[in-house]
Amino acid sequence: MLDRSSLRERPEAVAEAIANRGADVDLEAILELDEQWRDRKARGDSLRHDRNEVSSRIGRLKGEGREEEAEEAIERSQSLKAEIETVEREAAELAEELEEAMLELPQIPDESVPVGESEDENVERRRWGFDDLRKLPEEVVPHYDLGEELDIIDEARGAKTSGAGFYFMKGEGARLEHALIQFMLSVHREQGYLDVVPPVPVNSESMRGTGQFPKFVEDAYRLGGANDEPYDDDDLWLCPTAEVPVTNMYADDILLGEDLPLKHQAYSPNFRREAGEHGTETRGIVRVHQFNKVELVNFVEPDESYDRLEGLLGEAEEVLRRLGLPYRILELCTGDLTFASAKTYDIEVWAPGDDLEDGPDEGGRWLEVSSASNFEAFQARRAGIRYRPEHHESADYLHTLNASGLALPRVVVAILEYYQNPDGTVTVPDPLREYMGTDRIEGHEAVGESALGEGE
RNA sequence: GCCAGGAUGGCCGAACGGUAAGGCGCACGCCUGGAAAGCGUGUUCCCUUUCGGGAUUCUGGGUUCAAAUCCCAGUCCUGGCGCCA
Repeated sequence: MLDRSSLRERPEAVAEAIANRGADVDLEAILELDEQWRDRKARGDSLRHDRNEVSSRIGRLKGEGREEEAEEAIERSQSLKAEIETVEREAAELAEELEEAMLELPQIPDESVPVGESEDENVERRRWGFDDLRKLPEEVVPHYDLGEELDIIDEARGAKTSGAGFYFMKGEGARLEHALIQFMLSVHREQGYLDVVPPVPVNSESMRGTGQFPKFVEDAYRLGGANDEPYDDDDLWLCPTAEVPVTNMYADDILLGEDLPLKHQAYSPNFRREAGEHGTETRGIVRVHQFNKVELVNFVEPDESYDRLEGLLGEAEEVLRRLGLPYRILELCTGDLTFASAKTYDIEVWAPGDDLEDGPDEGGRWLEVSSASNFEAFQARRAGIRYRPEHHESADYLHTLNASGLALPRVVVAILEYYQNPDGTVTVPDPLREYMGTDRIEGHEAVGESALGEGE
């Protein structure tokens, strides 16, 4: 949420920022609402002032036994009461409308963010790992085919038990997943992160705090009730990213200056309906409804958030570097920023299995495995997360940042494709071997009748 | 799930229905040769250029001229009982 007073002070700047995002917001209407609200608020305050004076006079008169005068004052107080009720009802309605409108206003991009309309105008900052590529098979088998051959990814049975977009990891696939989780957590632990296991259901209030709600209800899985039915603050939803529970851990809290920067990492499952994405990525585990992820969340002092963003990006990248997976860094343009973000870097790993048009010259495709974002005070204001710089100073909103460190299925895809050998096995990247207990994924025999008669 | 008790500023903690004591911590100032002590001021949000005003005793309703205080509903915490991976 934006700060209302800065909205009043420089509406042109806000309007321009919103236009750069390609967002459609009636700023004029919001300013008008604010104006009206302030008017009612001032009138209500002054009426209340009058009533407070009358009230204390009643107390005094009663004390002195001057009943008649007290009676008169009581009548005056009653008529004030009625007036206050009217004015304040109006004020409350306006305030609510204003609040709703403010919740739909997107974050203002940082001035360093390149202006652009869509993801096509994101700016590539650098690549890593392409100078010294591993020798790949002639034909890299895409992860979904390889996963099926090795019987380590089972999409068919996932669809059967839960629906399209859900899948089983089996055998070395499951072990690879476990190994990656342990490995990532330990990398980030070295970087000063505190491990957190968050609750998976989160309430509507939390979803609003981080900016998922009210605009993106359709992307969430609701527990009980249909998504398009009205919801209450305490209705529950499946966690779409650990950013939600972990950031909201400190909702309505006041942290101390010496607590910051606070760095938490959380491994959790993530659930996304991917509304409007049906028909894309039907095969494989690139876009699914449930996936695991290690999430990095930072709480910092406002002055430090942009330095921290660079640091956070480095911390997330470290995972890919140690795994030896080639990747690139993009700086998102204004039109591609998410709702709450003021500046975002994407980390895209190279998956050589499927040749896509917008992939690198070496072939294959890019897969987004992390977005490192600075939300400035946008989430903090919505969720009420403040800090006290010095013990005697008043509390102020802090800045929040987060990045995936990293999203697991896409890293699995990159490993299965980039570390693939000509014989159809997959070499386990060095740092994962201690967690996997093996240096090679060889797969296993599938079970069940459906495995027969494939005609080979 | 049942029963009982509770929720007041950064923390602790008072307040016959009459308009939120006091203490601690922290900061600044005064005092001091310097420090301690002492004294003073400040330490939630909103409106207001200023002056000032309003709100705020967990949340939401209600009673009343007036609610921290009384009533109703809810949330969370504590204790006891029950259940339980």
